[in-house]
Amino acid sequence: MNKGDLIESVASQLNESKAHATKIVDAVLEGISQGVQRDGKVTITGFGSFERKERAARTGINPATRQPIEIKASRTINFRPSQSLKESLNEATV
Amino acid sequence: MNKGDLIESVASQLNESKAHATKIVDAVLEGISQGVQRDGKVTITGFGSFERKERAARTGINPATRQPIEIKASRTINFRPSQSLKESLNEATV
DNA sequence: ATTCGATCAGATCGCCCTTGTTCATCGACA
DNA sequence: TGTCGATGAACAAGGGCGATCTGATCGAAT
Repeated sequence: MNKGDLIESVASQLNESKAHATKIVDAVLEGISQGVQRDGKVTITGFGSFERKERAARTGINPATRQPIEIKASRTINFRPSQSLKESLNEATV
Repeated sequence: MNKGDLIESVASQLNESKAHATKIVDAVLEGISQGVQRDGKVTITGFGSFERKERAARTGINPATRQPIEIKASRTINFRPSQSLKESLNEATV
């Protein structure tokens, strides 16, 4: 499923045009993105929580050359689905 | 940041009422959730991708009793931020 | 058409994951 | 807006899984 399908789904749910749904999806994603950037964590009850995680530097391996390399610290986004979402996953397609 | 703040952000971006923004956020999250459940993966260009991951069974420990327990296989959702989102993270709050 | 993401390789280290309770906070409803 | 119910976070400890690195290429998506 890609962005277009998500937009179609949203458009169908809200009974809106795809053009507007595009803006909607973009706004929501933008809001989440800004929230993570500013607050460091976005908790959405019943869905899950996005959290900015600082990844410490460590020693890794370059798969191409198989040489040990030092991976410097970076930051990523960790998403943890809420209990409800996990249950939905386990119920569906079991 | 919680759901209410996200709704406010969306309402501000779209210049909509908070009531409608609530429906909007709910619809987008519902769309993503359904997409993950049905397709197993939701890729949103410029934002990231949600992927349903099967977690294998393994041996864990009950922190309360410190006894080894068998954790049965389950499934969770893995979110990988896109390159653009990572760059936004590194630029902000550095 | 161009850009963006996924893929794959091997290996190391990180950190997630469990249980169960309490508590505070958040959301929803009236 | 106020209240009530629901939901998430925290904590503890340890083991094993999986995430992640490069980077070029291919395919898909916009």
